[in-house]
Amino acid sequence: MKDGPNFALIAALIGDPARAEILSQLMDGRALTVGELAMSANVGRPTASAHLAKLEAAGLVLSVRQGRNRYVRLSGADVAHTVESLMLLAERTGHRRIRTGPRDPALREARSCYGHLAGAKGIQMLNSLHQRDFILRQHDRLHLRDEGRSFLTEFGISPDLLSAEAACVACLDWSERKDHLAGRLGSACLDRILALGWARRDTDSRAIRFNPKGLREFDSAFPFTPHLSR
Amino acid sequence: MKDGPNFALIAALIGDPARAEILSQLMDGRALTVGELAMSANVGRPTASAHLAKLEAAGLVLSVRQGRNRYVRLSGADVAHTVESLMLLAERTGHRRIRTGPRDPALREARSCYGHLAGAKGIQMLNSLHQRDFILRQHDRLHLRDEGRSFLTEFGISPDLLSAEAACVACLDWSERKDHLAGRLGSACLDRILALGWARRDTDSRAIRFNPKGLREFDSAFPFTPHLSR
DNA sequence: TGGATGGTTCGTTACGCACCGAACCATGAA
DNA sequence: TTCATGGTTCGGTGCGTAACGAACCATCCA
Repeated sequence: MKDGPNFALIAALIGDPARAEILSQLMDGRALTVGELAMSANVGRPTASAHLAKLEAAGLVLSVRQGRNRYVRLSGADVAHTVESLMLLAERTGHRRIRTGPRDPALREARSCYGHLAGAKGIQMLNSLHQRDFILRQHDRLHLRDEGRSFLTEFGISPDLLSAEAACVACLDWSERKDHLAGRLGSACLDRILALGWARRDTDSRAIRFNPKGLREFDSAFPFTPHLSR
Repeated sequence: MKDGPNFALIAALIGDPARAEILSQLMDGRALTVGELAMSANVGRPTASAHLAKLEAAGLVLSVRQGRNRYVRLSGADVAHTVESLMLLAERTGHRRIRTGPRDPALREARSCYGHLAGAKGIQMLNSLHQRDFILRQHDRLHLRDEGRSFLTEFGISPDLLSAEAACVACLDWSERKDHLAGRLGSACLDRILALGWARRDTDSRAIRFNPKGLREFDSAFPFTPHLSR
């Protein structure tokens, strides 16, 4: 009964509402300051400071001090994956928030998850690459084929990012319950989409907002016809 | 800040030591009674009863009353997956139990996870099937090829289990950080292994203990040579 | 019909911990 | 040097909740 890692400690850390909100804010992989996190979690700075000390002691976040600011970020993608997994479970068991605000649909449509594109648009992207055999799922890893490599180079991704196998990873989505493209390649794709001006980050949420023109461009660059998939 | 599912509630439920131990006991997918769970969580029956009421209200477990017993089981494989994800994270951040008992190595070698085989042996099984091209990873799903179908029929799996696509799923392992075979097919394989007498369930843990003869048979049925994998 | 066992309900206790305000320590700007 | 800002430390308060024992209900057995 006392075997294995004591995940209860980790779960209890995530389980506090303020800390959960902090982690939620950090999900897109960027580093935020203590004050910003205190603000979005609706707690005072001392409280946020204490929370962050616990999260850092447990290894869930890292922080660097720069001048008088302290920038905090997640310690790795696995933290984001675990939180997404919890969101998936909460979604399935019907534990939605009371105030399902206007940002919620936007989050389901497109959001950033530790640097890469998640939500319906993220799934569309991976599906599209997969349907054209640009990418193969091989055992526990995605495998980028030569055709996909040239396609993504054409799209504007730096070729040196396309060589590393480890860059290409899948990540399960809480809102859609399907995989989307993660890893360094996924991050590069999102960066490219933002650089092309197809979309912009929401100011205070993880949502990625496409503009009409960008949406058309995206759909033509990453088309997907569901009935052809198996 | 109030968007998405409130995963904090779920995490807080998992975060209590007694409930975590209860979930841990249920991870293999079987149904246990309230008294058994109280015993292994080291709490009184009233306490366990209260915990289970909360877990059931939240949708993490289901229960059926049979006579004067109440049998409790996980509500789905996603609960087991989330817990495994938390274990993976706890393992990475170095949060091991103090008393890393003798059962721990056995759990890493082979254990049951919601009915299917996990641990090193579970990974070996999926790797072996994959290396012989019996199974393909295709987008977010495993795909069983005809050669694999006939092989598994030969192995003793009922053919009607081999037709359904949904039966074939991958599951990430906390101890090995690789995928193993899950889903209905994974459960059928474990059942077959137990039926063949190759191994038996540990009486009071999730460990699956192979006997020497069964181990040899397993290794010859599911061989895997790591250097050939890509 | 009696006793035993599995579960639940209730009242109580006690511990943990999230939170705040105030004071304090840095860093950067005027 | 002086002021402002970001962050931390320290006491103290209060709420939430896990835990137990005792009593109660239901089921199975003898």
